[in-house]
Amino acid sequence: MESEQIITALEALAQEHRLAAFRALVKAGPPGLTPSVLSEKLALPAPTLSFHLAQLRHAGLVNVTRDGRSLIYVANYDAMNGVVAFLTENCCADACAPASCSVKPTKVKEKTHETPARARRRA
Amino acid sequence: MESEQIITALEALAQEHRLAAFRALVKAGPPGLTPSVLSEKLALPAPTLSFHLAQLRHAGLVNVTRDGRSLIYVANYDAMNGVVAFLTENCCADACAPASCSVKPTKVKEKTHETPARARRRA
DNA sequence: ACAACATTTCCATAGTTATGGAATTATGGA
DNA sequence: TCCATAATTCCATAACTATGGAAATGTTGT
Repeated sequence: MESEQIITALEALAQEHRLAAFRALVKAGPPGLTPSVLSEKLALPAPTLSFHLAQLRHAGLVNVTRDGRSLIYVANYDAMNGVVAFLTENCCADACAPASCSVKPTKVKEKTHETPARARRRA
Repeated sequence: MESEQIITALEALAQEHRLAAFRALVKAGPPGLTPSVLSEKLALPAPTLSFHLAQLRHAGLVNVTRDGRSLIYVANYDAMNGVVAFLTENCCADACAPASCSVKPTKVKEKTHETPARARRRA
């Protein structure tokens, strides 16, 4: 996944109402939700919600289909997992093994940062 | 983790230079990196970098210590994992089991969305 | 004390984002 | 066709964010 796409996705999620909408869709699963349902759930005026859903759509985080007069928004789990994968990339590799990390380290170095200034202070 | 903190973290990561800086720090591991090194790596003027590092700091995504004249920025892996956990929360539960999902579903419903309009169309 | 270095803060400017009422488009039922 | 419903687009406004030169702050070695 390109880092430009990742930024678009992060921008989309970095907003109160969009994060709430996305989470509601993740929770709703494959059946998805309509804008009117979301509008009520999140207490947002239709145009405002529409604006935010468009951002999530452009970021590829949600997909839309029509069902009669209603549109149905569904979370795109693959996109979400792409973002998560990008953020955890290079984490928990040789250099890093925090307790909370869910990915297993391949090897842990016990190396401490030793700068000239620190060495001098030690001496 | 509070959703307000999550939004602050996502805002911090949703910017080209900050995402690049954060990833460089994740890759660098516990030894961390100084602003001057980052400034060169990312080709950013010092004040601009400083501005972005401050945002990452306020978002709790990085920690700083001083070593002589230099500051040392280190990625906060716990914070990053908190963001990841928040995003994947409620995912891959009963209602959802995408192929790409890394978390095992507890149970998979084979339920399709059946709206009035769809039912009518089918009939 | 002073010079040199590392980094930050200050600040004006340019650009971007969020908001919601009014108008518009699309769909389905009578 | 005409009406009601679902959702979007339009648009002006207010608020926020990024940028980088100049100045200020803190730190070390002489």
